[in-house]
Amino acid sequence: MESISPKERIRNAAVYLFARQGFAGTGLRELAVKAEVNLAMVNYFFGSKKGLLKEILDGFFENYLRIARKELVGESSLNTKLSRFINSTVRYFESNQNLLLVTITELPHDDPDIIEHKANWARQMAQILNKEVCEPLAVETGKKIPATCIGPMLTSLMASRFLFSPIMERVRGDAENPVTIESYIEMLVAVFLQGLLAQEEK
Amino acid sequence: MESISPKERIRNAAVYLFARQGFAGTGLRELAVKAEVNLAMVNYFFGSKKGLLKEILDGFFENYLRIARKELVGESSLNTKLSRFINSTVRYFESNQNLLLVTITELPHDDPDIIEHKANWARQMAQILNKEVCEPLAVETGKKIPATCIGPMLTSLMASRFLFSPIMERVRGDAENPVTIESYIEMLVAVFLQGLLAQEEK
DNA sequence: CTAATACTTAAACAAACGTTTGAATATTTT
DNA sequence: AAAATATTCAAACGTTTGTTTAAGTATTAG
Repeated sequence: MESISPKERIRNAAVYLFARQGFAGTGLRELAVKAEVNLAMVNYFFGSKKGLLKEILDGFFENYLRIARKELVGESSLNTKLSRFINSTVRYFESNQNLLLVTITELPHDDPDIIEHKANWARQMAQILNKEVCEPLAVETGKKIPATCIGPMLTSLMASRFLFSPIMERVRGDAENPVTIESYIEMLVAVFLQGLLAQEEK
Repeated sequence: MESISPKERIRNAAVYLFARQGFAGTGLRELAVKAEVNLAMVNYFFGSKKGLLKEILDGFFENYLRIARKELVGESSLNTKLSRFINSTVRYFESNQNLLLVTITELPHDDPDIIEHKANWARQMAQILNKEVCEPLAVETGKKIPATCIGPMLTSLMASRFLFSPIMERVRGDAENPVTIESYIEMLVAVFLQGLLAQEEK
């Protein structure tokens, strides 16, 4: 009997609801019902609603940063590094779509408590990108693109499928099928590394 | 004496506040104070808070679609079309950052009233992209990328600077300056069309 | 000038909000 | 078994929420 702890149930329900209704748009009572816990448990485990959001965001950034360290730091070629990074990240996004949506949609909001929290994570990511991608890129191709620019570009590009998926499902209708996650990754790697207009090599 | 009408003041204040606090996170009383109107005026002019959001989203999509039609439809080469489209769109995003943020952050939320509204706009955009970009692309390069995939990719890529700007300001600190909008556009065009790893041509 | 329409206002509505409390129940430690 | 700690619970706290109402003032049309 492997049951999920109440704290974990709250976290899961919050990610699910925040992704669909937003942080501010989700009430704690609705959340408590979904998580099958008493209303007061949220404040008991997480201190406040905002504390719950912080833990959720931390969970995302922790994993994202771990992937970046694993795939980008090392001796491989820039091409290999980026291909692997995109591959791992997109698969992580795929398995945690709700978590991704919560993070992305809460990104621009300017709650002072939250924004510095996010900036701390972003600083660490920028550091890795700068050393492992931007500097080699400048040497190899002459392109000088700061990490604070390439980071958002990469993340947004990889997240695009999931950010738009609730809408694109309706655009496609029941007839058309979405591209598989594998070919989505191939497309991303191809476009980002070789460009949209490069000839297909097969 | 060129003063702004109350209805317009409400719209402007709403875009400003929704971008910073989200739709659900902004109260109508706070909005009324910012817009310097009576509380009841919001419901008088827009019917409801959700009606206000719909009009705001419509404003964004209308312009975005107009740009797409202007820059993508025609006889020019795919390269020229996309360069111009990216150029115009990024400049539009730059002059309407708050409007962009509201649209992007509200994108994945699944309010039934709103989501079909957004899907209608997305369908029109997909139609243009399919005819003017995807089909020519398949002929020229062999790449078969559906519009429901390339649309989100393009939009996310162009919006990345603005979506992350509240955070990246803090990451950069006071010392480092952000890249100019002109070089940002150059970078986007270069990366998206020729790829990140292509040699710099200068 | 009168009538009709458009706009603006203060006040009130029920409902939902995040949080706190204090007692009750499990669980763990001594 | 007793003491200590951790969890769960129902109830209530004071605010704030979006919306409506009815009376008011400007503005425009006939």
